[in-house]
Amino acid sequence: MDVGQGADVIKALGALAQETRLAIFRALVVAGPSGMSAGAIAQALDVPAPTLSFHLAQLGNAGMVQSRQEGRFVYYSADFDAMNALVGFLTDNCCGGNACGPQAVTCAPATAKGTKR
Amino acid sequence: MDVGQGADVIKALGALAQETRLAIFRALVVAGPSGMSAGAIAQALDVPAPTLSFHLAQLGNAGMVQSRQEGRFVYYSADFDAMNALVGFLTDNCCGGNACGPQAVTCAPATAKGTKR
DNA sequence: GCAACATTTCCATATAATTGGAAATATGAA
DNA sequence: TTCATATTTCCAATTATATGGAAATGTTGC
Repeated sequence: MDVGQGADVIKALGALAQETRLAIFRALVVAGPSGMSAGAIAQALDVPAPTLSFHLAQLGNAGMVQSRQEGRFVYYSADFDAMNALVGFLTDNCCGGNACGPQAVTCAPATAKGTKR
Repeated sequence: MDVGQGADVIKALGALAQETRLAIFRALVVAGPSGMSAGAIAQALDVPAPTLSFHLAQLGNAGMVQSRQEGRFVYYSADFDAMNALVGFLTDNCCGGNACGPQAVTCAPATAKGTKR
């Protein structure tokens, strides 16, 4: 069965549909584009390293987070474009394809955080 | 661990994070408030009755669909308020609590659909 | 090289989700 | 009541997900 973009949406939804992963993603959203190192996430959420690694891999596979290596650390950051796409899909679907109000929903890092991008 | 509203969000995300269930929900959104009978959904999506019943129960438990009995038929309909709440949560979280554009996202049934039953 | 730390992979285990046939239940019609 | 249809529940098999200790891999500084 061809699910088209639906397949990506299902992966994104599935990635966020888990307590630890949703907490990780929320922390990364708060952290902004600079992200957090794996260790910082583990400490903040009190998650064992292997478990965290597993969930970060899930989020990465779903395209919800990006990672970059910096020295010994691996920094993870929320993929705001992917989140935009997800919210856009849900908005379109919940509205049956019709605009149901100002639909210019745009997701971006929290303002007044570090300004790098 | 107290996850607060997060628990409901996780249930909602999990309900939609499955190919068949997402297809069901999308069909119900298109159908509008009058919804579709279980049999009509089964026929439209070519899903065996027990499998459909299972998925409808999942969606119902997550608060994403409502049901009403009408004669021998059970009509299911999308819960637009729940969808609104979900999109609202995601929008708030993807934006880190800051408005990131016109955030008046409102979900409603598709317009200009016949009120058939 | 070695030591110390950060992160991941390996692995076994436990738990949960998905599937659909068969049987049960419910409702309306004859 | 009896029949036909609609839907759900029961059940078992399969598959997928989640967990975390132990070990492996990578990275920096000495």
